[in-house]
Amino acid sequence: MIFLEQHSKYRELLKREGIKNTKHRTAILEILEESDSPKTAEQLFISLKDKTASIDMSTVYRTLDTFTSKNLVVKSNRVDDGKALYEFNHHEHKHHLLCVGCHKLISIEDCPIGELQQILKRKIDFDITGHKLEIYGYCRDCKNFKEPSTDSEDV
Amino acid sequence: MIFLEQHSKYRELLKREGIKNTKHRTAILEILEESDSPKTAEQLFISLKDKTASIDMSTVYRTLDTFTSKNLVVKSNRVDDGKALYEFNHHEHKHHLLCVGCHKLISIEDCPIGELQQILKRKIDFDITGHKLEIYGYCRDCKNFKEPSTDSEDV
DNA sequence: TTCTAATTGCAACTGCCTTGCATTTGCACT
DNA sequence: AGTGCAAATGCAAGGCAGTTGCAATTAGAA
Repeated sequence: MIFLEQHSKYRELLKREGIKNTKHRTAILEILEESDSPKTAEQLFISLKDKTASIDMSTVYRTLDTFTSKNLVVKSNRVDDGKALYEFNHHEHKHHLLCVGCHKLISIEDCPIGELQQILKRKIDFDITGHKLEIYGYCRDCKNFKEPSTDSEDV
Repeated sequence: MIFLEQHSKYRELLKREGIKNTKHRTAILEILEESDSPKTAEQLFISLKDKTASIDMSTVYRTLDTFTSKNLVVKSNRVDDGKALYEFNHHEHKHHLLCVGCHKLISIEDCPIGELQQILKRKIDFDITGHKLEIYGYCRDCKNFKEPSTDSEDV
């Protein structure tokens, strides 16, 4: 029974953090872990309506806040409208490519910050503890449809 | 008269974009250009009250929207609360170091994206048009006071 | 100076998110 | 299994950043 295994996995996760196991919480963890891209609270709300009986938006927000403070979930803000985004914390270091054409989000492991870190340390005595890198552009499917390039400045 | 020179400079900027020259607009451009870090609409609103007679928040937002669409201003979102930030577009490529201790913002010209661009192009056929890189850590003044390092993960 | 479209102030409103409170529920301990 | 209590939830109201409709004002071209 895959479902049972899955749920006992989330149950352990919650127990480890010292918070109670509820159907809403496992449902939210499940949706987020299965999702390959960050979700807004409302997208989660809609998915949850299908999965569990019903849930209130305040519960969604409170649960996501709890998960974020426990580092089970990573919170960020969407670039265009500033809306909050939540994704399962896989504890791996990765960045996203955002396609400007179709808004697809592609995960990559490449990270060029390592070398920069040494340079900054030496040049201006700054100790890096974390960073955020977002890359915009056109994916393979969209690059052929983009308008005649204006000025590929700022790259 | 430095002030006159300054204002005629903004006047030209606005004329070039085909939008009218008003005291609010020059005031906003002036504040943003003189500021070394991005500002929220409300911070601007407060600065503006000192400078010009009075201004409405809706005017602030509308002006900033106009400037953003004309690329005179760059809009982003604050990391912690998602609030909108606006900064003068100096049309130079730079990134910021944000000190986690004192919240100082340090500008750097180092940018490690150039090399990454070739890699991504070759590996997954993705054309970069832009990117955003934020780096967090401790500046020289704060590094001595940071708490005994827990786990310098995610760097 | 005159005319017109752009800009502004005001007030009401939207949407995301939060909070207070009464009710329910998970779960540790018998 | 039953009990007790803190944690979690639903509901409704509220807070706050940002938006919008509209009438009054103003920049700037003719």
